Amino acid sequence: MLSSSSKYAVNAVLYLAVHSNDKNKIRAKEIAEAIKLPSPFLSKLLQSLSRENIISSSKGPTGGFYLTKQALNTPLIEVVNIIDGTSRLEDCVLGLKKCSSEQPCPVHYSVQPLKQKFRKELQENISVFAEKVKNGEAYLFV
Amino acid sequence: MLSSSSKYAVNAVLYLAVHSNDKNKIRAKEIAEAIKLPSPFLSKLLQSLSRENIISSSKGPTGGFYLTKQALNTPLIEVVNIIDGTSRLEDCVLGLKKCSSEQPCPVHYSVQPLKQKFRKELQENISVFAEKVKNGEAYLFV
DNA sequence: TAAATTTGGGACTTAATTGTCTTAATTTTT
DNA sequence: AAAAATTAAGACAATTAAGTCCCAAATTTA
Repeated sequence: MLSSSSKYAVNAVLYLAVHSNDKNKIRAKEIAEAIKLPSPFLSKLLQSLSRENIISSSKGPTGGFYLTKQALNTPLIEVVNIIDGTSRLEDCVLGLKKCSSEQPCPVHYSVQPLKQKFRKELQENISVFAEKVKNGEAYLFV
Repeated sequence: MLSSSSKYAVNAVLYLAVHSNDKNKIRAKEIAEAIKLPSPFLSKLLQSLSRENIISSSKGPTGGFYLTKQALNTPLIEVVNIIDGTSRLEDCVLGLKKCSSEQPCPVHYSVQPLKQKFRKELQENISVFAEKVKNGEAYLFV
């Protein structure tokens, strides 16, 4: 459904949403330890997100990654789109090039609505999911 | 969602469901050409399915792969389970080891019901999907 | 200004998936 | 019985995804 990379990225972004702000930046290493991930690999992912302005960063001591208030209003799915691209969630489940309602694959009508709902659920802003973690309704690790 | 391998396998099985029976076996090469797939690779997939008795095969001239009437009543998801295993469709979307309703990940309640529905849709028998192709309601290629 | 710390970028390595090839076993036809 | 056709099995190759490493650039602190 999602690649390992974008799973990591979503976790890391939600961690930042919960724990960081422009006054409180967090180093890649700290995030990696918190969500139990190889730190150099996570760094690459965070850099990709930073390059695309999903998250912010600053260098040097006291530097790190963080989310601005406005970044909290980004749909979570954008994280996935940047790391995985969109085709993974949009292409035909059976891999047919021209699957559509005009020329559906055999599972199209069973599955296509579910895929669409899935994307719609991830359209919710980062803040919505982060709130659940803050409330103790949801967890980021273990 | 599904690996390329299991997409191929599902396509091939549905092709067999539509075109084969115990009197009319189909060679791997013919299936590969029909659904536009590398034939040696498809052979491996068909062999895996045959070993697990999802499809039938016989060797020699006039040999090939086929589906018995009773095999048509197999849930389509079994094809996926054999090629991909079950974890791909069951594990937490964010990759958390212990994600559950007691300890949900932030997207659990948004996404878990959709995954369950997805599996349920694929529980339909092979014959159900094959009928759609026979009726011209669905297509297996291009 | 120099040292320390952190992100940025790219080359490199490793692992998993996808795809190919060769040979053996089985069955049919002649 | 021999030849031809097909699946079965497993080793091998290529591609993609995952993960590591090194050095440069920027920033802070002393």
